[in-house]
Amino acid sequence: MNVAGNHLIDLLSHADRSRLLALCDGVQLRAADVIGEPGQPVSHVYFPIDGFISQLAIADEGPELEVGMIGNEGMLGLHWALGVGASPLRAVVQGSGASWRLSSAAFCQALAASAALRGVLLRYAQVCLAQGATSAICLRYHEIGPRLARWLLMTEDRAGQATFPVTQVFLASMLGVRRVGVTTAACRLQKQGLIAYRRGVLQVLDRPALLAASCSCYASDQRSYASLMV
Amino acid sequence: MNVAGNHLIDLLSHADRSRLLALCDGVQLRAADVIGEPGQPVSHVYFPIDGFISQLAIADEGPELEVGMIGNEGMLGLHWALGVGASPLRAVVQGSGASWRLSSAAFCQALAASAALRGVLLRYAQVCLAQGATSAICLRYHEIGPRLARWLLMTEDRAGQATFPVTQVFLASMLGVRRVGVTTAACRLQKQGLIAYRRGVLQVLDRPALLAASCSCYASDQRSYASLMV
DNA sequence: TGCCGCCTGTGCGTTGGCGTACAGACGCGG
DNA sequence: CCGCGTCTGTACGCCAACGCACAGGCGGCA
Repeated sequence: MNVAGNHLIDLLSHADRSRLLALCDGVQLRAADVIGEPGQPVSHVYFPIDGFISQLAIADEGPELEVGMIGNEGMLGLHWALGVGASPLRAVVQGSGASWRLSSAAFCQALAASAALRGVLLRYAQVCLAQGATSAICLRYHEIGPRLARWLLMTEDRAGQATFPVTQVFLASMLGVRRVGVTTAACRLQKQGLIAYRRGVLQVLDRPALLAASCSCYASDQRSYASLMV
Repeated sequence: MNVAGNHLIDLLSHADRSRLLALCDGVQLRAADVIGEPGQPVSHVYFPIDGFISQLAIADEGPELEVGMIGNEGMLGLHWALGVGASPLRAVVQGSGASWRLSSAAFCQALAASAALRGVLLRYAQVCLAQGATSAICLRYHEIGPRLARWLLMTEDRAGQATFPVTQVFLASMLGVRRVGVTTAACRLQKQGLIAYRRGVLQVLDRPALLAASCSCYASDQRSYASLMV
């Protein structure tokens, strides 16, 4: 088992990694599955490989807002590493694919056994904090177009492919805007040849241009991850 | 030393608390002092008592936005507890007052020595993550009036008194809005008799009504803190 | 083949907040 | 007691995004 496919796990030494993976099951995430509800204790933690997960905050029992995306660069269930049994966020599978999974009990056991694992995950917690701050800036100051571009880049990274299923309603709820706002922004990107889409399938055509069209938050997130996660 | 005046420290057992306080200096925070710049390694961590601190995210070298407020319920320098030497945020003293302070080296030593301290601070990290999500919702969905009310309540809590110095320009930069927007919202609150202010000094007159005027985020933050920090 | 549901595009009127600019008012320091 | 800097209030035009509503089109399913 030379690499696990999840970057957090792959940061561990061979020995630590083997011990952790021995506790893991390989599971398949299916898009739209809800694998965590706010405040409810979760039974498993996930280290995605192919699949990826959205973390959503819920406003006054009404609209949702994506506050985190978890692919093979992260994990779901970090709160256990902080000694807490539940998260205030909803977790929804956004891209189908493989993931490592282990029970929270096994995870806590692994944490207790490996200082390296604790170290990696605490640094990851700092990354999440930093990304929270970035998101705040983005929500407050950036317009829909650049935010959409950023979201597409983040999704492409985690999906590992330039084509992925996504509808405008869905995008709207992730970004916390009207569907019509997404339509307008997406139309523009399509006209400029940066993306192409039809009926729930979107394709990134010109990634460099999309990067230029995105707000600085994408690069900012990349930098903070790169600097903290070795 | 029965109580330290900082809630995080006071959650520790008598022995742990004494050992930590032995490493601390009591210092005086002075309003408007900048005690941390993004990315720059910080030499000390702070556990405020009377004083309190704003954490600001910076957008594209331009406008700022408050993403955290640290009073006697929290600490500045949490990133050290996550094994990281710097934070992406600017830290500015917002309310003058006393604070415990210790060098990062001493802090790391204390962390290594006390599992209880680690436990408390990791739970506090989870609180910060949760508050980040709350802030996101607030920024996206809530209007200036309720956000201002929330901010005033949070400040009153940390200042420990109903009257505190604050100007509208300052408020504007904290909330990430125009000064004029603050004027409008503040006028309304004043006319309703919830607050009174003149030339840089603001007073909360009717806290219950202010609570009713604030967005749900205030209560939400309170709840998450209360549930995690015992 | 025809229906129906979902996805996308467009067109209203409305609005909260923006950027800018200026005038009054308070209060500190000389 | 005067002057100036700072803080507060108000006004104007503007725009991104909102809420709502409807039309067209693709595609699965019977």
